[in-house]
Amino acid sequence: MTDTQEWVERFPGLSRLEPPIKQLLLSRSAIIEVPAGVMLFGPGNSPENMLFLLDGTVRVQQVSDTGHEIVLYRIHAGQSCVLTTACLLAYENYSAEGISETAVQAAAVPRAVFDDLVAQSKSFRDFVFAAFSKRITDLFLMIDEVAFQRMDVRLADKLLSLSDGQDVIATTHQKLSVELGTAREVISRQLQEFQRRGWIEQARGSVTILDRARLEKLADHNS
Amino acid sequence: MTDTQEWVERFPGLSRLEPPIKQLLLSRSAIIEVPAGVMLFGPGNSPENMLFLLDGTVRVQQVSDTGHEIVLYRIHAGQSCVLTTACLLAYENYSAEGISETAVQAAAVPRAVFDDLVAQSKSFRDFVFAAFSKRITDLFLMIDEVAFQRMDVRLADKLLSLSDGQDVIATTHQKLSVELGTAREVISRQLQEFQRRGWIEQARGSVTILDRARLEKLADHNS
DNA sequence: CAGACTTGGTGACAATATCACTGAAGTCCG
DNA sequence: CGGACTTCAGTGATATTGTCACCAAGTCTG
Repeated sequence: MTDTQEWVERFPGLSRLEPPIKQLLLSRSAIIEVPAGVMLFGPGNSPENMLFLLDGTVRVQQVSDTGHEIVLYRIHAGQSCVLTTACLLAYENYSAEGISETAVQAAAVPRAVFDDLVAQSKSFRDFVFAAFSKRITDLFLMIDEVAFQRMDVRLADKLLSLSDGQDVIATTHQKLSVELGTAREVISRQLQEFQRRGWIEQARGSVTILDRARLEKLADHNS
Repeated sequence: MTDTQEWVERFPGLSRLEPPIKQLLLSRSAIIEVPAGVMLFGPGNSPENMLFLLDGTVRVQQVSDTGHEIVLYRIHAGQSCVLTTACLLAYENYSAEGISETAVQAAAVPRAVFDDLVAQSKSFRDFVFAAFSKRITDLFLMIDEVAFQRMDVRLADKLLSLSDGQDVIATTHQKLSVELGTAREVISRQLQEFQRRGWIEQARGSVTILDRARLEKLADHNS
């Protein structure tokens, strides 16, 4: 379990805040814990708090009218949900949802406190705008990838980022197809090709990376 | 030519600002005019000012490493470039660029003044965060569209939004392909099909809408 | 006018999406 | 334990979209 004392120090962008601002943030926030698989926000469920993730990851994905799903991004420890929450408050009928992918520990900051912090601290403003900017540039990159990148390159890249150092990835073809916004069959065929080349090994519900270097070469080649 | 006195009143989100804030914004901003076809911001060219568009439109597009281009969004009169500028300042090697599509008239607000305004006025904060939120939700929708929508539906939708009431659209197949992030050949074939059905008429450098209702039906059907 | 450039058309082929199935492997519950 | 059910994955056929190579007509410019 993570030490929640002075959690602010563990946010690269927040540790430089003015001491009184830090104190305000610490005193007016509550630490919450959520198990894996819970919808933290989504259609008809916009929380009144801004979350700062201390531990775990939140997956943000979208369901289209056509029934297709795609993972938009993940929020990791040290990042905040500021923008997603802001979006939810601004636009009711909005289809994205945030789901805890692991057990999650977060600091919840009420909206009013957040607004105060933005007003009072230039450092906090910089943190917030940097978070928005990073998200928007990441979305630009994602649009580019979805529109122009080949599926084998995207899949190789996704496998590597999901592997996170480990060689065994616990996932299904279905889940991978949602990651990339494509059809399960496409994933099945691409994975078969990777397996045929000896880059991976498959089992029900898992993919094992055998030749990381080749996957990296494919993923980096056109990125 | 637009009357620049009290331009703030013409921004729905800014007209409710507190009078002294309005005064600050008016007194510390400069009205600039730019002809069509100028790159306002882009790689290696991040302006020191936040722009509030009074007249004209700015097209924001991206060039991928693979040489593919795609239009991300447009900024119209009454909107600001806040976020794009913020992004540019935060990330140097960033590939999006903003080009004036028509002659443009804008109010330029220096970064420092912008920061002051955010600190001092809750209304201004709301305006800025609403702009960020709108942009992000629009990008979510765009990702969905690029990933899952059929090209004929997207093209019909784009023709309607570009027509803007007029029936004749001055554009080329090449430009349309950049709008949708696809290949020119794909546009050529889709337009041929539309023409075969009697929905449009083509000439070199222009598309004329003949049956707007049918196009709308196609565009709305799966959106 | 000659050459360069822009615009658009076309066929062949590759990559990806969609649809309709199949069977194998796990899960639940009487 | 033994179905009934669900989840997971494989496959072939077909539609859509992307890529490549090339051509032809219109436009521009020196």
